[in-house]
Amino acid sequence: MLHDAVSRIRRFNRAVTAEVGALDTSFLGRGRPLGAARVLNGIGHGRGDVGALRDYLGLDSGLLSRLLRGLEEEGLVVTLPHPSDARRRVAALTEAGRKEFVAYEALSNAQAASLVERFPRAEELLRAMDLVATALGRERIAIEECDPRAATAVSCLTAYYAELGRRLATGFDVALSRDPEAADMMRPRGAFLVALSDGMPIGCVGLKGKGGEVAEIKRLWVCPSARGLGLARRLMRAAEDAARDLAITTLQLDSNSALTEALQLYRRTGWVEIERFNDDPYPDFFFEKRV
Amino acid sequence: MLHDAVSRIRRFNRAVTAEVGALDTSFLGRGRPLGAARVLNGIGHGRGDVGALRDYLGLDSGLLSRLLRGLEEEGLVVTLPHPSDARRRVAALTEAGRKEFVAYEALSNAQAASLVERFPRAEELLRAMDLVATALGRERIAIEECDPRAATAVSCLTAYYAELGRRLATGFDVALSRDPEAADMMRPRGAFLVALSDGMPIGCVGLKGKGGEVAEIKRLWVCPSARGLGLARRLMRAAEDAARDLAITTLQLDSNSALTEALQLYRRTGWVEIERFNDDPYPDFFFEKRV
DNA sequence: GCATATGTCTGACCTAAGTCAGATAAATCG
DNA sequence: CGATTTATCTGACTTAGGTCAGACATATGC
Repeated sequence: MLHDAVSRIRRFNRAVTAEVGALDTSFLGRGRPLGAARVLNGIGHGRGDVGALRDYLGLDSGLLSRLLRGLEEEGLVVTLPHPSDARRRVAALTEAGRKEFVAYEALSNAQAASLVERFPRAEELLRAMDLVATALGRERIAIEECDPRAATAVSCLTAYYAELGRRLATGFDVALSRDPEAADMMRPRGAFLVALSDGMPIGCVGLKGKGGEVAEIKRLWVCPSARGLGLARRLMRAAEDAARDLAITTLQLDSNSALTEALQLYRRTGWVEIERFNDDPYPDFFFEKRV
Repeated sequence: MLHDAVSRIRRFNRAVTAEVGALDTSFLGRGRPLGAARVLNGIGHGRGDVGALRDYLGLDSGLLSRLLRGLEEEGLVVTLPHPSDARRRVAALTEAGRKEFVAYEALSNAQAASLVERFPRAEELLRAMDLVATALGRERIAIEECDPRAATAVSCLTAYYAELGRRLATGFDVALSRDPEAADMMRPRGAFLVALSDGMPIGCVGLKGKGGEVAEIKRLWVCPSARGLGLARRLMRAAEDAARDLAITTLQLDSNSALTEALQLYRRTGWVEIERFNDDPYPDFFFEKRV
């Protein structure tokens, strides 16, 4: 190793602090203190609920209140009582506020784009950034249910199919496989779960119901930068919880011998090998588990 | 790609801001504002000269002066006039100041260690952090002359030998090669240059003088995370500048056909192939350039 | 319906951080 | 030598950011 771990991390901290500081400085260019800009951005990103905004930004209630009043005086924000609980308030951007928000987004995007542009090995850099972000944000990975046709789900599935294509000796064509209907992977028949790290989808799993007490696990995938963190296990546990919730008692899945980590995971978490239960051309391993 | 580049970078920014913020918070635990802690750390890291400290921390002269006075009142720092210029002042840590400095270092090291500890794929993470730090700190890569036996030089050379061992079909044993004497790569005979990114050595090149007008380029190396940035070219240019400065008119070098990027660089920057000029077992390509 | 809990706001504070215009003293140039 | 430049310090000021106690209105449990 060139340098010990600690000094490498400290060098990283310095480099990154300088870069993030540059972004803050460019935000100041719009003539508003950073705090107000952050509030405006929070609202723009859908955190209109004052309480949610406070948690997200980690601000004192008095301080946030004052910042909101400032933005209201600027004509960028309006706050209204929450429709179902008049104690709570919801902030929303006005037309002018939306324009300001877009301007801040543009600054932020420009900074990101310039970073990629001035570094020749962009994809490698982005991959490294993903890995670091995942490592740092490990405690904040959330598993959520979503529609398997939603953008977050589709981005995972696309990566999943691409990886199968690379790893299976036969390649992989989703049209030849038994692609489940979206409705089978949604309540009340089944479920589709994605793992989100700070909003970015980094893994998924589908629970494909058949209407009865037996369901199938499909599409288990974890993005490369998040492997080795026990995320697949967490996703499987969440899928089993969903199955219990749907009164499903038996889970089945098929897999391929090229996917060694997956087979290892199944064997270690109570799955038992069973006879082939479909005529899909790709799988050559079949498992079952009672929940 | 899972997500577009911009949102990947923005996720990275958020993750890293939270981590750096955690370090700042732990620094506050020592009951001193962050500014004062940074000054103390700057002095501890050898930036005692008040002017240098101001540049390093980017502080206003009045503000730094006040922070220094505060640390003096705490008994952590003493400032003395510069020995050769009584206008300038030099700050130094007292015994108590050194203790505080060590405590801050320990906090910083603990944070770094805990990061590595809670992520199972530590070496991969560190490599990713190196790459990101190099990309972000690209404009701040400095080339400096140093003793080839100094720690910075040795860490580069060790990595260089290891890489030769991996890449040459024959392996590489430095004892069998014509290892230059350190004195040949130091003024007044030659020079040894290292590239430093925020203090971390990431590349080197040696200029081995023979006392006359001919000198040899040796040990050109760039660490993997910094490749593709044109650093080798910059190092070579710096070595040529040093050669001119030493009244050297002809440069020679030997290389191996396995080192394709290096050969390409030489051909593109005015080097011409010549006859073998030594009996070193490893090289099979020989170049010359007039400066 | 009343007591209590919850969510937000207001006023009165405080501190860290930074700016700027001189003051001061030492070095340097002609 | 005197004039100018350089390095640092001091005092007066500003701003951003944050804390805290209580006010106020609305919801919730009994």
